[in-house]
Amino acid sequence: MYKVIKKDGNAKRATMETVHGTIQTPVFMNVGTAAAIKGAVATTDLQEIGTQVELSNTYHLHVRPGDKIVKQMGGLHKFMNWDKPILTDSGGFQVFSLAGLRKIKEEGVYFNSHVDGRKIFMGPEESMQIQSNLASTIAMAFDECAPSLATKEYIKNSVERTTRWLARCQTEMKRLNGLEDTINKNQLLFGINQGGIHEDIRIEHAKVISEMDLDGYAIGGLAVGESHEDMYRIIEATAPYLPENKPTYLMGVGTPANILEAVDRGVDFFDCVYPSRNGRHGHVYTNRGKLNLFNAKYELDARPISEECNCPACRNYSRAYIRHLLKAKEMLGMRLCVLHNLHFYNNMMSEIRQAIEEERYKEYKKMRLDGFEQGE
RNA sequence: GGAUGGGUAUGCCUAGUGGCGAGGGCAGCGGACUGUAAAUCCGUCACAAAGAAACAUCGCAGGUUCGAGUCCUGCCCCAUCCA
Repeated sequence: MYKVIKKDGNAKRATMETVHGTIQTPVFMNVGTAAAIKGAVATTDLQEIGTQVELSNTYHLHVRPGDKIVKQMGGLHKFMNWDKPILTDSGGFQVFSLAGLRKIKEEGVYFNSHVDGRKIFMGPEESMQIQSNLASTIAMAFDECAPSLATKEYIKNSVERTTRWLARCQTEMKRLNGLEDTINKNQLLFGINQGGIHEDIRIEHAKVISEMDLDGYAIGGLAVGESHEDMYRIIEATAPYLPENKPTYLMGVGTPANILEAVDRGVDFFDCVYPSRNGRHGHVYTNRGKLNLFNAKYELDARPISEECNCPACRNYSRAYIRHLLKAKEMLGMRLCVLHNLHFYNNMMSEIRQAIEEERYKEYKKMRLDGFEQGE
């Protein structure tokens, strides 16, 4: 059950009740593709950094350890010891990211496993079955995330197929939720809007899927090669055609600035690998932009990553020490950076929620964006 | 003192047995990363240079050769072993 509590311009402050607890939006979901946030972050760390929703991946967990094993272990929540909401991505992104290892057909996608090359077929039904076995809180529809720079004709055909797949996802999810041995019989299903950078296709698709009474609506296929201007233009054009009484999820986005802009255009849910991947690579976020802790200039820097930050890294360690850990390839260096970055994102979302509640979102956004430009 | 094996660029390690303005790795320095095939990848890493111009460098000095990191001689240094 999704409920908007406040609107400030197009920015929405809402809650979403699930069987695993209430999600306060706008929210940034923390990406743990293979049922773990890369960088040695445990689910027992997530409380401290303010994580609300963990995100895992259908394709990757199907490949390893196998969704049937997860089901036998009691579902993803029990398996990874996390009792709050989990969203599983459907494998649709792997249609994009593993483009060299798959063939798309009407019935679904034939992958060659990136691990051992074995053939894996995943269509809408298979994706739903896997996600039902994983027993996530929210399942994503199986789509094709097409490169945004593909030809308009390709995008059009792809979107039409994604719509047909969505209907199959919905039917299969209803069936699975009704089965006796399904772990989460209240599993929610989000549909995904596609259409590259073509407003007409996006809007048409948004209208069609809005009729389908899904639990939420995602905008997918952005931040896959197009400019920021195109991305913002498409969000702005598409969001108004998605149901007001359902959450909007911008998949895979993005930078702190991207999120601030998208919230202002009505988006509720986000996820992105940036904070974790960048953290592993020593890039850390601050209110004044991003630092690369590998840089020699931090060798003797006794300050924390950010003076204003309350995360486990900033409360206890200097930039110089973390730089040393990173250079020495000590796992702790990555871990501290990832914890910091996720805390930074989660904390920014919390501030965003508060700013909307207080009807000063535009002001907050400007202050934030100006800050990122300042540099150290 | 003798024997054997070695000394390759800017710090370290290493490829190389007549066509070498010398390949690779580490370290260093910098960059990229958007529903994670990513603790990854890319660039740079002697000087000069975009020219049918220039002629640095393989421990040092000679020599053989059209041509030497590579073959020969001497020397220096390192390692191991023997006295």
